[in-house]
Amino acid sequence: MPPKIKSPEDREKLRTLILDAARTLFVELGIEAVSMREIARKINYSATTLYNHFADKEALLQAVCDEDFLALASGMRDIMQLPGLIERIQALCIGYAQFALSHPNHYRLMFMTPRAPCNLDITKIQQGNTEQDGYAQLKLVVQAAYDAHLFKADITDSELIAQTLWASTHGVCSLEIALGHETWIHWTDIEKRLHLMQSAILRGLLQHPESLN
Amino acid sequence: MPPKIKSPEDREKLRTLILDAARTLFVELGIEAVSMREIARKINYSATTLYNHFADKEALLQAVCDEDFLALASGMRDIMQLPGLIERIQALCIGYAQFALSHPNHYRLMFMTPRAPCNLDITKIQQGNTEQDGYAQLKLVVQAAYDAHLFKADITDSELIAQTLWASTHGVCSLEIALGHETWIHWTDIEKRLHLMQSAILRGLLQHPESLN
DNA sequence: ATAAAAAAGTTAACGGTGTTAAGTTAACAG
DNA sequence: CTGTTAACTTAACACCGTTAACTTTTTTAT
Repeated sequence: MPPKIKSPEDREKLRTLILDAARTLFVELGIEAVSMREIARKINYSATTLYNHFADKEALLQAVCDEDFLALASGMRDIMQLPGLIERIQALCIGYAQFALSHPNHYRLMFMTPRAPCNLDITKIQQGNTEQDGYAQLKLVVQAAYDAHLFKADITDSELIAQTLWASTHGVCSLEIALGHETWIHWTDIEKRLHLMQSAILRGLLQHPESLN
Repeated sequence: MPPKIKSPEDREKLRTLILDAARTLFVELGIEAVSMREIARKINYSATTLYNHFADKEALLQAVCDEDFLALASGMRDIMQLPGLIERIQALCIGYAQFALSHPNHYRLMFMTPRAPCNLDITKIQQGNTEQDGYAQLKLVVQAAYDAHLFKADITDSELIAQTLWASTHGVCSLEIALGHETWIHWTDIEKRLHLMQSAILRGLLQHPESLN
């Protein structure tokens, strides 16, 4: 005895009910546990109902991730209030890493999985919008530091610098997520790996690395 | 009219026939195109035949990757013959990156996908064996450089250094594989990204970075 | 030589997946 | 009171990995 015409609020309520059920499975059991039928079972609806709210599984997962990535971007916006430029860069990397390691499944879906040429169509995050896009914020502060001649003189592309900083933190995090549980590698402490990566990369990029704390 | 008892050579022949079909699909169409049925169709056998040669899909893909990773390790063994320690480290990173970018699907399966605690049970590569394990070779040369006091004095863990070097190259490669086709990021040239990463990380780690070419 | 065993394949099936088509029921609009 | 439409369901399609049961051939043992 299902049908009951719903107010827009009710509709929104069901949407977030689906979203939350999907997130729970996603976070707890990993992406392989997220099936449309499983999500539906969890909230006592049929699987096809999910398709009234999301085009397909991809769109649903994207929506889950979008929500949490907005939280990341928001955290970064706070970090951008810090006084020092280098301080800001360091804090951005640390915040980014904390997010990655505490949301490994999200991170994997967003940054470790090749996707169809453009799922911009799907995501609702406005890329390049500083308010919503973490990379845009990194680019901003790197550009400021570049303009202040904080980087070595022979490095002449601030976008390249930003991407290198990103890749360095991403390297540590993604390796930890993918292989951190492998026992044949005698992993050192993840904190130490993050710290050495950050200090090394900044020492290698900055004109005056001795100014690092 | 199928059954024909086969000599061990014949059996081996079919095994590599399966392996090659799997590799072709894997490399060309990506991992999602590799289904047991699809592989079987390609070589005109039934899907169940594959299970006479491989325990399951995971084992088959692992076998495909193992073969190619032995080639990588072999290339690294050649690089280890280079005279200079730093030269060797640089060449290892470059060779590693070339492999990753020319075998993105292999790379993704091996280094970008979390796995059950230990698929050592599956892989036939002997981890830690310098002959077969690329990471072991990196560790070796890093240890040698460490013993020669080539790294900054405040860095006191050579395993940590090796893992940082690995993560730095992995960061550039995995980001390129996962997001290199995204258009909302204004990617700089991949060669430049690799080069800046390597020079920056070495400048940050080495005691005498000015000695870099 | 004949019977039993093993090998190398096959088809059919199980339980799962994402997704769509068609049907059902309830609320609203005229 | 009759459409229409929204919300939801069941049934189905075409796939998937994997296993069980079966067939046919070859080898081995008596």
